[in-house]
Amino acid sequence: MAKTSAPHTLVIVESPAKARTIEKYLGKGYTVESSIGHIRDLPKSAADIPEKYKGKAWARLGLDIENDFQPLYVVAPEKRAHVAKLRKMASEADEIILATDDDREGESIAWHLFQELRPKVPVKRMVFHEITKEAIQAAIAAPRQIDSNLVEAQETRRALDRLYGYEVSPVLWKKVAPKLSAGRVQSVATRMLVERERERMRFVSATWWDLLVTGKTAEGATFPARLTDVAGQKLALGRDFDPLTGRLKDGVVARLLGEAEARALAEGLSGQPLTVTSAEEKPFTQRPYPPFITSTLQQEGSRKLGFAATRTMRAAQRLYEQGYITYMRTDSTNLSSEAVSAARTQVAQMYGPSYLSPQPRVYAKKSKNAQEAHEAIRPAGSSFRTPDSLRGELSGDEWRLYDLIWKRTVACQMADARGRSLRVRLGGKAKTGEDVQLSASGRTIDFPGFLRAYVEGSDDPSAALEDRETPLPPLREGERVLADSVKPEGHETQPPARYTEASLVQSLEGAGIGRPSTYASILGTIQDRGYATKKGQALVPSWTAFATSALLEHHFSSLVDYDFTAKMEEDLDDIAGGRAQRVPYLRRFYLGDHGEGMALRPLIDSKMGEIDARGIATIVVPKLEGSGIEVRVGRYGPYMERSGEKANLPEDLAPDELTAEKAEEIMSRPTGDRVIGTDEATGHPVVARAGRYGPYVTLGAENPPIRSASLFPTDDLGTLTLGRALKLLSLPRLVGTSEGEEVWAQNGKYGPYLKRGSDSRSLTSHEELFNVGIQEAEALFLQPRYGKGRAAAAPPLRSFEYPGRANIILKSGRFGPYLTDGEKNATLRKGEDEGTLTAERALEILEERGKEPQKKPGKSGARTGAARTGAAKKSGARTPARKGAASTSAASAAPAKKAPAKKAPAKKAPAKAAAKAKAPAKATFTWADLRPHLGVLSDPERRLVTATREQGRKVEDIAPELGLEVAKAKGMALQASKKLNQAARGG
DNA sequence: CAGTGAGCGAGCTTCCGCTTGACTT
Repeated sequence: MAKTSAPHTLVIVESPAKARTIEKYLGKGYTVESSIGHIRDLPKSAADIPEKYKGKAWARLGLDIENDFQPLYVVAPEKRAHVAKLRKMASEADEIILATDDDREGESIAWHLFQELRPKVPVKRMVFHEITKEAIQAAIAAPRQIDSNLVEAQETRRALDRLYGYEVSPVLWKKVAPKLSAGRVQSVATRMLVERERERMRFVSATWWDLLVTGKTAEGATFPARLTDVAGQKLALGRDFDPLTGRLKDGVVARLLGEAEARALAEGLSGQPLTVTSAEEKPFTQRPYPPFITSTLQQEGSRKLGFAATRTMRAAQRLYEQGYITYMRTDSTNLSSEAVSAARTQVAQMYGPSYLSPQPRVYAKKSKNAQEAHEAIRPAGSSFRTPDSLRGELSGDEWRLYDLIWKRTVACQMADARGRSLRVRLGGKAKTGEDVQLSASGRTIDFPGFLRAYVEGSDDPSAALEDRETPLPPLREGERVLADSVKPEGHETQPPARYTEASLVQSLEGAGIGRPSTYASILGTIQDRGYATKKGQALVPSWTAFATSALLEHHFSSLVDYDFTAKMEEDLDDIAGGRAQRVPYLRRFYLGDHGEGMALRPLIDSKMGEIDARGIATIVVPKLEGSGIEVRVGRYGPYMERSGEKANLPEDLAPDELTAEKAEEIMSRPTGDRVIGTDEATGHPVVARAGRYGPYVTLGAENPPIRSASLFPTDDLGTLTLGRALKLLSLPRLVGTSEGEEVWAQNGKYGPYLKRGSDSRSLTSHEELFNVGIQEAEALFLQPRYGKGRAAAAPPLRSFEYPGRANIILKSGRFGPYLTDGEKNATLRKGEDEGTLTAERALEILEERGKEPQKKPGKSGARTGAARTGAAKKSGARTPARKGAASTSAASAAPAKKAPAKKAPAKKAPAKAAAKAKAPAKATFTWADLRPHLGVLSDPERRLVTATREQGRKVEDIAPELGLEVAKAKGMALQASKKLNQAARGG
């Protein structure tokens, strides 16, 4: 620690760009470094959990529930190098100042830094809200200590989010679909989208008509006016209709104009004189909008520039890093005095002193739960660069965003806009005799004030239209004008608009949900999880979002309350203020306390059994009520079902577009099936179809078909002939009988194979299904099961050699590439590329997380992989010998085979072990074993089986006796055989 | 969700909030 140089102080802030700026202000004796956000967090997944805690039940959560929810903090691997650097810098400093943001998260970062760096020199905490020389020097002069209550509040927030997310998500995996997620923020955001879509789905539109009249004064000036009353009755407008019925709302007394009436009235009013019955002029003023915060920047970026939230933030980040704007993740509309004076100077220069607001404007806190650690988003510095002066310096997106920020900032110190609004009523009489009233309104801007610099964009075009200046000619009461032209106009009521990125962020912010740093990523999360897709600007919730939201609303309603976060924030404020404690709060939330609190864990435990997955997957669509059609989310996406008939829902069909007619159309849509002919023997159609498992043909057009068969790889769905289809449908084929068992040739999901009892052998080609004879089949059954096939199928991808150590080889498995040295195996993870893997890295991976393969039940003791491999080979080699011996003597074959098979499960006395023990369960049973289980079969099944097994008859011969088609009887025989084997296995 | 037999190394998915590069294509 002994240093020859002058004493110096290490200041740590959160952002590198901020560090650079501050260093300039602090000068000699100070080094400023950044933490780059949080440096530690709860472990994200198993890979982050230290070995020491791996076995703990609570490690997955990172919170030791039984020990006061003690958090387990880890430095993420990608942060380790940086933390090491900070630690080194800390050891070389004489003093450390933790200058992270002045909010809950910032306080926590300071505390984590303190914990992780373990400094041996004095440590101070300082805060500032604007990056100006004065503010920073003032902050340096007034240091404080870390506020442990505030840190506790952050830890509570963190723990609650973890418990919510990591406990509720698995409920969704089980009840809806894997990889889904739930969370305090995203689940409410999703719910908002779903509820809006539900309104749209229930919406019934209505049509109404009115008249647009062009009035003409004596001087020849024209102006637009709209019909408001007919024969003393108010005209019905869009807002008078009930969105659920499309009819006028209860209690509304209004005249509803139909098209014919509107046209007749237009005709009758055309050219008629009108009298101004009233003309009212009112002055108005409009104040400028507050300067940008993250949410409003994203909203205006979207409305005015058409940027998605991420695009706005990317451009803002670059502007910030290059020193053009202040920090872009903020919830404060506050401007430093430096900024206010810079803006005012610029207004005076560019627009003249009359455009300046008389007093500097101060904007109040805008949103719920704002933490106000930073300034508003504004051009940086004590004199703003004008957008024009930066044209050559900034890229397109950056310049346009800077321009927007500059205008908004400057505008906020400008004078109010002033103007007059004029509202005129007119009366008249149609030629047909009805009295009518009309109204016209106008808006005149007398002094634009801030509007010279900035007009806020709008999500609603009709509102924007209203905002536009619409001057009216000066009209006085009693004045006569002419209905110069009269145009009937039809209108349709519109369902509530879908959320856009911007409006969703606005709503979330309004409810105090989410933070400036997360708005953009929330949008990403709900899209990544498949809860929403973008259709133009609109966010359209998916059917999965409906299912997820329904589950949460019905079973965890308080978790998706719009007020949940607001309530949490109140509680966190209490903790930050020392009025409440973290542990009791978390206990109530997670475990419950004598019937009080959320009690999440017990709730989940009781709900797991209660929640009906099928019910949750069935989505209520009001417009399909009574149609018998149900919408359901299945493993392969959303589909409709009506009495067994199914149809996929097209991917691009938004939920609100699914009307009864549309549903019927999709249900009756040809599924791409092609009828290729009729089976003469049965009279049923033969249909070629494309299925989930690939192309196949069916006998019968209905669902499910009578029979079906996959096409061979050499077949083509488009050119398949009837003869070929029927040939495929003739499978499975009975090859003959061997060892008292039928041998069937069958096409399965692993390809063509032969089956004898519960034994099977793969065939090398599909055509063999039709050709293979009983001798060849028997020869195949003499071969070991997978002997040559497997040895050839698994060549190592790569091999790494090490002196004094077994080789490690890279193999391809069904879970992807993995490493093995015969002892341990380790699957490659994301980012570990099989091509670029080095020998060192391979060794590292295997030693770090290699696992011994799980012991198979029924195998004794812990054997090494190498030993087991050897044993397997040996037993593989032995099998044909044994079978060969058996085949020479049919009588002795059965017991020889049966003995090991039956003994194994018998040894495993506990029911659990037996149920898990797959290997012995696959044993071959003799007819004597199976016979006692005939009771599990239906009558025809039993007759089929006994006739084939005991009388050696063929299925083809028995089928007519049972009144069955041969193919169906074959299927039934197979099915029966399966049932019997299962019964014998299960005991 | 629609027909289907076996055997091979399991292990992970997920939250919210702070913050940037380091990667590859």
